[in-house]
Amino acid sequence: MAWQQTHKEQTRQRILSSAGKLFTTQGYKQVSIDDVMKDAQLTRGAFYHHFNSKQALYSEAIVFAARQAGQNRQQKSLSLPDLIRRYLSMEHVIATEDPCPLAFLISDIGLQEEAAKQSYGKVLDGFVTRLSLHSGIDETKVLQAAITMIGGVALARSTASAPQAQNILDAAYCNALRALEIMK
Amino acid sequence: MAWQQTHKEQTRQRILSSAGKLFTTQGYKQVSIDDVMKDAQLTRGAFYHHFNSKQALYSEAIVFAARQAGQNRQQKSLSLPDLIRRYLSMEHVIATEDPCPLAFLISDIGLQEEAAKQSYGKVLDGFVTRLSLHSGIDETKVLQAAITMIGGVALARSTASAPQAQNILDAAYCNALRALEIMK
Amino acid sequence: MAWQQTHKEQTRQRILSSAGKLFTTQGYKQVSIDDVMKDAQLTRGAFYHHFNSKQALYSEAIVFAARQAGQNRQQKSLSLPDLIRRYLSMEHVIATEDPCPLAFLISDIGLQEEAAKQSYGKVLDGFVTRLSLHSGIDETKVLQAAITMIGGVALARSTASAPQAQNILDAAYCNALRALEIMK
Amino acid sequence: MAWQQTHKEQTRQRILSSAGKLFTTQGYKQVSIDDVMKDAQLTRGAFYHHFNSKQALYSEAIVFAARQAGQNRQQKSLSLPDLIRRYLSMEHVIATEDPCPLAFLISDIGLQEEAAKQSYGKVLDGFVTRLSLHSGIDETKVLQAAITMIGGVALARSTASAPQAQNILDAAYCNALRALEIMK
DNA sequence: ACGTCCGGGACTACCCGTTTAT
DNA sequence: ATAAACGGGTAGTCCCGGACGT
Repeated sequence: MAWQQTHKEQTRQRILSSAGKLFTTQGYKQVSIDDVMKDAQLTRGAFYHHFNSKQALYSEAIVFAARQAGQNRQQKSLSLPDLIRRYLSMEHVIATEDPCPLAFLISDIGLQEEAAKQSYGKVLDGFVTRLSLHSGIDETKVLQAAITMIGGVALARSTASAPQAQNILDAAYCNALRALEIMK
Repeated sequence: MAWQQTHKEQTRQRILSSAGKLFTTQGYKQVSIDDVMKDAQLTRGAFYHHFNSKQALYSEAIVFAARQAGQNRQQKSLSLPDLIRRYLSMEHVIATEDPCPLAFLISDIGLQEEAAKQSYGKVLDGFVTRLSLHSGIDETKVLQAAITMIGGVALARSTASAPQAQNILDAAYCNALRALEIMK
Repeated sequence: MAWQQTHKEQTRQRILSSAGKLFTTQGYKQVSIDDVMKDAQLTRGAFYHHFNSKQALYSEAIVFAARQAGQNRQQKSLSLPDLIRRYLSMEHVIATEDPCPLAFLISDIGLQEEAAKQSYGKVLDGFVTRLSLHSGIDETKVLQAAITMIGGVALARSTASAPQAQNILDAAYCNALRALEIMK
Repeated sequence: MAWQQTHKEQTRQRILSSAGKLFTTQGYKQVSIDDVMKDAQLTRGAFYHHFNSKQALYSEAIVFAARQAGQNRQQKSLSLPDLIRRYLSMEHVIATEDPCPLAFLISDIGLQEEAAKQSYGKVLDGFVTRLSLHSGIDETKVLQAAITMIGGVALARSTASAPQAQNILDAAYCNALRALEIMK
């Protein structure tokens, strides 16, 4: 029945949304299926009707979270420098709403199965392509900027000192603009 | 003291060495104390004579692994571009011997206690300072290069496709040199 | 509901029954959750679906075991002196079936959390009240007898010599009757 | 050498004193050898030069603690009712200095090896004999009082409510005096 | 001997991904 | 689709043996 299929799909989306949020901010191991299902207001038993395993959920959740975060950024229709500035901000570093999984999960992925790595690779591709289309700058340069942006946020998240984190963000911002050959 | 003072210290170093290797390549959660002690050819019982907790071991192991990796790189007395090239190589990305914890643990740290973050911050400082001293380039530029290098290796580790990984490494190499204003 | 509503409750009762038996005869620390679950013919994994912690189980198990033991004694509808005689018997001292937790756990409780102490207090109240109702004697006197009975059994359990144990039980019996002002 | 033997004996006494205090208030399982040795200001390794096992220490510590507590009570040369009143007081129930192991360990003993039970039995004998000598009352009656006293303190320790505890102590006091045929 | 310290192995409460029975 | 059960895993604790120097 159509209604039922819609309902099941909605449930799936709710699980993915919860999983995306939790995995991105806490990493694969730190999040249990229980956590995800509780956040999605479902019981644990229902999980395996939608996904085959926790790893499968993780793979899909990365893509979902990236799309979510991407759409959110696009809606604001910022200029490229502003978009980069916002990406490389302390607000993003400590974000719990729609943070970028590329930065937050950068070394969580390497520990998971192949499928997760493939998802991550695709998300990265999409990230670069979208930036390129948005700015008209060729992908080679954009990739360089992307590495700096992602690395910058990830590094800023890893240090205990707020000034050091801000330093990193500033340096990354500067370097990203240079890579794109945009002068401030 | 009944035992040689050096004996306990040697044992401690052996544990740290094993821990550094395992944590760096597999992350905090994936490595059990059993794994570490087995690698150090000891049993669990001895662990708590040397460290108060797994977290304490982790904090120290990061510093240990970074020093190890740093010394290793220094011994080869490479030119700066060669050092960066080597850092941004597939060999490093898939390394099990003395990989750089800054890149390999970049988003593992954010999930741990404050002490680990502080260790990581200090290691990052040391990394930048050493590169600056070695090259005579000021720390601001070096930090930009460091972000690119660390981000590049971390990203390359996270993708399933070897060509994509190589692309990332090349882009990062190019960008790092530009940040340091070294022309190829 | 997919499962019979009674099924979970029955399982819970089975766990409580096993726990009551084991805790009463061996004390809190000596009994592991594994022991309890094995006795209940379940595996460890199921435990935390029924109880939040070992301490929570202990608190409930005390009450369960006391009720069990109480019902058992009541079914025999003995005269008060006979009931006391039976309570203060070597059979009870070495019993593994439905021994009185008040006597067997008397100094195990003080080492546990508040909830366990409260359970114990309630069980003691119930013990006194029931004896009072059964005999028509006021609670003040009954409490005196109860202290002697519980102390007598507990003391008898703590001595290595059977004659000494019997002496204690006899003395306690005598004293309990005097407290209740029943002449033999 | 004589000096050394004295020294060793003193060390032994210090261990026994610490063990007596800790075991009596916390029970066998809750106290580790480390705890005892730390309290005695020694390291764990020294322990096995003085005792063969934790159980052996426990057996001796009970006797030591009982002697300690007994001497303490005797020094005050109280009348018999006062002595009983003091034994059955809240101060004793919550005491950390020289509490009576007979009451505090009453159901800890049953879980230990035979040697501990024998020690406990002897301590109980000594307790009764001393009370009998002190008061001139025959041992049969004194044993009845002793059961009430020990049971009373033990029960009072096991309840969460202070009023209930005081009730128990009062009832036990009353009953003990009646057993000894002392009218207030 | 006597005390210090290191090492070993077993244990336990609690957690978690997954399967099975209903 | 629900929830009960399963079984493997993990950090931290503890008792004890033994190597080592004073």
